[in-house]
Amino acid sequence: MKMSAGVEWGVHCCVVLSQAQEPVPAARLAEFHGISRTYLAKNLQQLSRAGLVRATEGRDGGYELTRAASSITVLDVVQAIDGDQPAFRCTEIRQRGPLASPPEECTRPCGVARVMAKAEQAWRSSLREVSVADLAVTVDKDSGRTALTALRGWLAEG
Amino acid sequence: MKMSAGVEWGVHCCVVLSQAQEPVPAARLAEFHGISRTYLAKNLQQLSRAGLVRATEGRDGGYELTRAASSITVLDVVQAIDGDQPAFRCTEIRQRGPLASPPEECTRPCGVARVMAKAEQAWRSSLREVSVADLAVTVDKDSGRTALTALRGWLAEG
DNA sequence: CTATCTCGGACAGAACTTATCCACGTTAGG
DNA sequence: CCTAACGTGGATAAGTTCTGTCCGAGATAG
Repeated sequence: MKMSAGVEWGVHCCVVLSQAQEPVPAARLAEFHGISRTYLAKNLQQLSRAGLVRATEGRDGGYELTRAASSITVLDVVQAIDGDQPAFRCTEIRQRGPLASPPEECTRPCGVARVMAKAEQAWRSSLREVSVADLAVTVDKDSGRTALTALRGWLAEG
Repeated sequence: MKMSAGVEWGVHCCVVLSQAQEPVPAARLAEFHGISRTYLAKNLQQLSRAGLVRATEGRDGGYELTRAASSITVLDVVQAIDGDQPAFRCTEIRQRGPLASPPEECTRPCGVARVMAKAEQAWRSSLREVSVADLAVTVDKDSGRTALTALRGWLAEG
């Protein structure tokens, strides 16, 4: 089981955007993180389609958050980039084979699927408890309270 | 994010094995579930390598559980087949770009990675709470208490 | 001893992820 | 008006993982 690598980029980009006052171009976000410009553009498009960021076209355009960073959860970003399909997909093998369960018995998901779904629910709940704003604070603390001010300075000097 | 389809097969196979008194050949497990013989064999190999099942070679051979079904958790099966690598892999992008954090500040995982790790921990805890024996009971209840006896009969008549 | 049955690893093909590039519509400023 | 900057979507390709198949090595029963 593996989550798309773009998730990491997306979350970090949201943290950066939470500190910006103007739209930030994709090329600038890529430069800041030292990652591929062209591929990051794809991930940002996914964030845009999910409604987490707003894209301003044309000159002086770029990306900005559509709402307060405190109301954007890590789960929102993960689902925007990695998709919201569950990791476990029940193929209903209980309805196959010589002792197949009749369809009328299969009104609710099979026991295996229920266990998996519950686990993924716990995973999502955990991710939903942390917002982009929370992450910004955490990152700042880890850096000795220098990261965010340095970031804001770098954004302004652009 | 997507988990291997073999996980579903592996869990169902463990439930079947929990009701068997003798080794069950891979071909028979595949027949019971109506799935590919050859590919299921590969998944069973992974269960074998993980020590969840024991393979008996030669005539009248097959697979059997190495320990009580109540002490084999769903998490065991998932990790055996899907691997135990975390879904989220931090590439330390905080150490890249113009405002890279110096390595001496990165003694512990970055804030993003910590959030992801905690969520996966919750997911694993949830899967660890359910054993193969629990699943067998659940499946039996869903079928109106007929599935396990039918299964044992099918295994015996082989 | 031998025929048969089993697992195990080696081997292709499909599908997805990652990554890149270009043409197009849009916007601000000269 | 015209140029430069910017996001969007499509087409493309390499790399990796997942899915699926095959045959040989080894063990067991008779």
